[in-house]
Amino acid sequence: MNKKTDLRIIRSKHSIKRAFIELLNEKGYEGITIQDIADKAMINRNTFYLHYQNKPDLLNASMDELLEELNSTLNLCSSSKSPVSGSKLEQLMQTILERIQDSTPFYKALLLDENRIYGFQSKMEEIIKNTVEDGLDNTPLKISKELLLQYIASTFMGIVIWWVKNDYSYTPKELASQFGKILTHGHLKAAGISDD
Amino acid sequence: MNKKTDLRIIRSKHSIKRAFIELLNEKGYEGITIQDIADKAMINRNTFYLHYQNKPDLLNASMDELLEELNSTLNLCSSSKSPVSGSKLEQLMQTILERIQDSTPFYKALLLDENRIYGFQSKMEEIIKNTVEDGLDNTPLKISKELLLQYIASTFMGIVIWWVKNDYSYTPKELASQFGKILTHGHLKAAGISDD
DNA sequence: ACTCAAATGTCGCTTAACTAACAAAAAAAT
DNA sequence: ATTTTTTTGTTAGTTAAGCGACATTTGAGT
Repeated sequence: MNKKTDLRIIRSKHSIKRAFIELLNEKGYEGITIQDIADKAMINRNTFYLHYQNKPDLLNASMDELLEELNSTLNLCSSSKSPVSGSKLEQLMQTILERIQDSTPFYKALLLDENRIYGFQSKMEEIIKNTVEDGLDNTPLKISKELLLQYIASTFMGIVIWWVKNDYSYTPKELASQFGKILTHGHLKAAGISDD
Repeated sequence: MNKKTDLRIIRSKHSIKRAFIELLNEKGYEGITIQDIADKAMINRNTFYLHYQNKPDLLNASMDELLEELNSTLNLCSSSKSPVSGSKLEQLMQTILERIQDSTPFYKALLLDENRIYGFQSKMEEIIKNTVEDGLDNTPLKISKELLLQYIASTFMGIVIWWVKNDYSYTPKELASQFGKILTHGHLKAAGISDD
């Protein structure tokens, strides 16, 4: 639709986001100043305000964009109308890990340690819950759906964070496979979901 | 002096050069179109013409800039007023190799194979000759100075090109050391220059 | 509590870079 | 050889981004 956005706008926004992510990894959100961003992005400080209201605005915009990418990737991948199962969740996990790997510096900055304050984690959890729920539609459950969703989402986040923190010690495929084994041998049966 | 060049100008020129070098490695000089450069640099084609007259102009400007950097580096390093000697030339070689390594993609594009047509090689030779000649001032020679300079420059270029072509098979220090050995055991004595 | 320095937002004014469209030159295709 | 397509330079008008300067706000240091 907006096929013809001015090149300068695209460039400026790109540079700002790139600079922002780099700075996040270098000095953490709080320590970043608008001038820092401007310097690293090679733009004038004023230009920043042409595109974002302030630092939190940039942070939110960046997070939302990143999560939107994740979300649409997940929607594509889980569009197959098969019911939820262990292998389905394993596939989901793999997709998420791959997506993260493609945007490493950003996830690293937002997921690790003290950075979790900014609500990124819970937004990401929400996405996972929704994705799983969509594939869960009319499956009869033996336990509370909300509880199950929360449980699954927590598991996902725990593994993801551990993985990022440990500098991708496994490939997405390997890790997802291990995750799948835990799932099928663990609580899934208890919930009445077939493990394949 | 020009402390305050407009940020946009700096950015544009940088992007153009970066894009140009990448394209040189991707498809070679002849195959590059101005639009290619504009696309990769994320600028409008018109902007290119605000900074360079045409493709050859950009090529020359880039080469001159690169060689100027090399030249000033060499002037700094060979400023020590010691007479020419094997170890001196070895040091010179090492400096050149290190300089090249810092600007790998550009040298790679300009020095290898068919690209040599553009006169980059001979310009670089010239710089080497001048540098060596400066350190040669009033040393009495037993053979023609011009011949000696041409010989040395050719040796340098031969080694450099071989090194770039073979993807930096040695470290600059190692290669320079081997070069030094060839020098001192070879033609230097014949020219009446002490080998230390 | 007070001071000074640094960072934030916002404002005109100027300029580089944008879009779009053009004719001429070069390459490719028929 | 001749049409078609691509690439080249160039122009005119518009817009994003530059610069400098300003009043506030915020934070550290004393």
